[in-house]
Amino acid sequence: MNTLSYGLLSMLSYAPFSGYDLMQKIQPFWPAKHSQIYPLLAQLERDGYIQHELVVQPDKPDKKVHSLTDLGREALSQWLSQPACPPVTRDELSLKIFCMNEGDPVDIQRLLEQRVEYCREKLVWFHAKSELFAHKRMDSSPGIVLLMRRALFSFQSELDWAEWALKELRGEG
Amino acid sequence: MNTLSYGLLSMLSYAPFSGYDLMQKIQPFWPAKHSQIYPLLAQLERDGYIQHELVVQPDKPDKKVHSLTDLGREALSQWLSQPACPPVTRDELSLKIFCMNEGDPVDIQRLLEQRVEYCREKLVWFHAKSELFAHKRMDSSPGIVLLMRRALFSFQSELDWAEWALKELRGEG
DNA sequence: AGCATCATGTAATGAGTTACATGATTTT
DNA sequence: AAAATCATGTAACTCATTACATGATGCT
Repeated sequence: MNTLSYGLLSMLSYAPFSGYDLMQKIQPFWPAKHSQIYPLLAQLERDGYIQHELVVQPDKPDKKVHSLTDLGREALSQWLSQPACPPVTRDELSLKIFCMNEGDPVDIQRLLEQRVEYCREKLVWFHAKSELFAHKRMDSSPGIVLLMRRALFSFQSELDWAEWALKELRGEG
Repeated sequence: MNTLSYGLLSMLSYAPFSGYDLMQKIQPFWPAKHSQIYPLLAQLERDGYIQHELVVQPDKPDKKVHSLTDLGREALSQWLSQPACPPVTRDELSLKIFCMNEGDPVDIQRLLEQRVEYCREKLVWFHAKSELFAHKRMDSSPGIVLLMRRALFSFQSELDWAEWALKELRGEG
């Protein structure tokens, strides 16, 4: 079973969800399209890790609500006890900065400004989410709190770096 | 042409390299195995972006040393002027932390300790590289300096987070 | 003697994205 | 009238990893 499959089980450890819900919830941690998720859910069910119930909705399309079986829960906690694979990041910006001698310096500055903007948007989003959890007493679990904090740390450090890099390029270092 | 192809051109903008060299150099920025790189190099040559020279080595196996053509250089600077795709990160640890209710709390602590160790190793490596560049006047370019600094920022923030998370879990928050 | 490094490739499989396909409801 | 959201699926394609294949040199 691959990591995305375990990721889906992870989401389902909180509550039963539809494939559509799962797709949206898993995005921040493990990007995946619905075309990848639906077949995996079918497979997980064939293998006995999850089961589903058809929920008829009058206003919206019917949906399949998936939930963990005992076997699924077992598989999850077994997976948790294994070491995690090292993280993989692929960022086109790194490659572009690597060969920045080759092009117009203005291009690189624009790329960094775009990254600054990107990080600011992410930070706004995660701050908003954090406050939702803090004030309105949403279904925040210890895990989600840790992950929120980490996202804030990581986008802040990327932002700091990008702003520092822009200063360097403008000769203000 | 895909991002990895441009990545290879980026590396070659510094100097001619063998496929084997390219594989090692591109790892930190865009992980790729040799089985992916060799076919792409052949394709880049077919399309006129690079050319190669066979270098016979008495002690080691012969190698193909690839270099940019004018067309390749053109393609590179055109690519540099386009906005970069948003970065993609996939980290199994995030998924495991997400569902940490499900398993033994000791498992999660162990995972975080392993991540702390991982970040420390990376930091040591990047600090060593930085000093090499600073003191021995290696072939450091402005791009590499920016990327080094960024790696230091990013692993430090991940380290800080992981240590904070461990304190939280041990109830020292 | 066995393993690591250097060096290049192909084949098979797995993972991930884009496109194809459908259809109701709600918002702009 | 057009676009977005909810909802599920399949097909085609690209991207990435693992395995297969070979072979010299140098280190332990």
